[in-house]
This record gives sequence, C-alpha cells and structure tokens, in this order.
Amino acid sequence: MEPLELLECSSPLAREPLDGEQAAGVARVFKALGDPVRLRILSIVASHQGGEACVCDLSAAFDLSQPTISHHLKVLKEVGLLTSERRASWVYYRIVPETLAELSALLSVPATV
Amino acid sequence: MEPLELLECSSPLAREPLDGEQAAGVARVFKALGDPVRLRILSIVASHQGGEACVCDLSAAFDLSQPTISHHLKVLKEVGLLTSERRASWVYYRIVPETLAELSALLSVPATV
DNA sequence: TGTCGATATCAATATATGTCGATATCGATG
DNA sequence: CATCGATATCGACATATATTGATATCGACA
Repeated sequence: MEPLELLECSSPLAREPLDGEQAAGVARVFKALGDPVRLRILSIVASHQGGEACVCDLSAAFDLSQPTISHHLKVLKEVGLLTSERRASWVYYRIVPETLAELSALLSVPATV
Repeated sequence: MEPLELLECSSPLAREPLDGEQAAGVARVFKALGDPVRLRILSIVASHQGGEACVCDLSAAFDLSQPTISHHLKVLKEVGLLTSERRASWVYYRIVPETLAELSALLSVPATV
C-alpha cells in the first residue's frame, strides 16, 4: 500500500544485484506497467488538465467495458502508481510522482562503465 | 528486434497520452521487467565485472532450472534489454543501456506541474 | 569423427491475468 | 425514502506465462 515501501531501493540496477525481496517489490510495479491499457491510462491521467482525470474521462478513451477500466485502475493504485479521491459522484485519479521517480532512477544508466 | 523501434517515444508519460501502438511497444518492455527473476538477472548482468555475465554465472545465482533461466534471457533479449554474444563455449549477456535510458526518460517526472 | 560441456528449444502443465456481464455500493437529488 | 448515475466488486472464461524434464544444437577437444 505504501508505494515507497514497495520499492525500497532506488539506486540504479547496475549498482548491485537486487535481492529476492527487492526484486519482488519492484517487479510488482513493472508488471502493472506491462499492459498497454494501463500505460495509456497513466499517460492520460498524467497529461490531463489539472493532473487528474475521472473514471468517466478514462472510460471514454477506450473501447473497453467499465469494469475492465475499473480493474486496471485498481491494479495501478495497488502498486502505488495512482491515488484516487472521491468528489461528489465522481472519483478522480492522480499519478504518484514519487513512484515514477523511483522507477526512473532505478532504470537510469550510470555513466557508461 | 530493434530496441529503439520498440519504444519509439521517450518523452515523459505526462507529456501527452500514448497512442495504442506506442503503448503496446512500451508495455512489452515493461512486461519483461515485471518478473522478479528477470529483474535480478538484469541487475546481475548490469553490475557484473566487465558489464557482462555468462549464463553459467546467472544459473548459479538462482534455484531454477537451466531452461528457465534460458527462457528469461530470451524474453529480455527479445524486448531489447539484453544482447548476447557467444565466445567459445559460453554465451555472454550485456545490458542495452539505450533501452534502459529510454524507459527511464519515459518515467521521468517533469517538474511538478 | 565422436564425445562432452554449455546453452537453447520443445512439449506439457499449473497458475496468473485480461475481459466481460451481472450485481452491489455510494453519493446526489427529487 | 426511492431512484438514478457513477464506480467498484464478483464470478466466469479464455488466453498468456513461468516452470520443468527431455531433447536438440553447437563449439571445443581428444
């Protein structure tokens, strides 16, 4: 649930081998990113006016059922890539920049060795 | 096969929504990263002496069968995260820093909006 | 050329995942 | 309080994936 705890290591992959536990935590997040629909959801939310989008915005962008979108949102939320807030009848999703930043750092390539 | 063609876009996710084709290409790579064994393989190769590791080094690091390691190496190679070179009886794997760099850029968070 | 060690491929299987229709929840509003 | 629209959950199913033992390939070497 706590995104930062999921990753627990943000030094580049090349620094030292991940142990099993670290790898399992990081893999959960990458697995969530490993679906085209979820990537598009993330990019829509991230680039949306005000940094947030409601489910209705997202559903409209896909040719998929509402439960399917809801499922993908849940996956992204569970790994700490999105947060949600209910306001009136609508639920708004935002990206968690810290999680993206940690993944970005993990993949960053230290000056060619 | 061509790592750069797989991604085809390295501007941050927040810049503009990915179209279906871009998302599919990027998702393939993230899906490959979404497995703990493959993440550990990558980190072992990346942090190994000389920037490369042979399959024997990798097999020794896991409690998995040799075909399983071979399978994961193939997946990582197919999405452009690893390259391989045969020298004598051994096959050596190296990371493809360009692919990691593109993913890193894609996840980089532009100054908080 | 025949054998051996290292790696890849194949076939099979158990599990995980994406998708959907049906249904439940929840806030707003009459 | 009854209803309606928005979103989440549930159950089911088809497909994808991780893993393995058996086997093939391929280079080295006697």
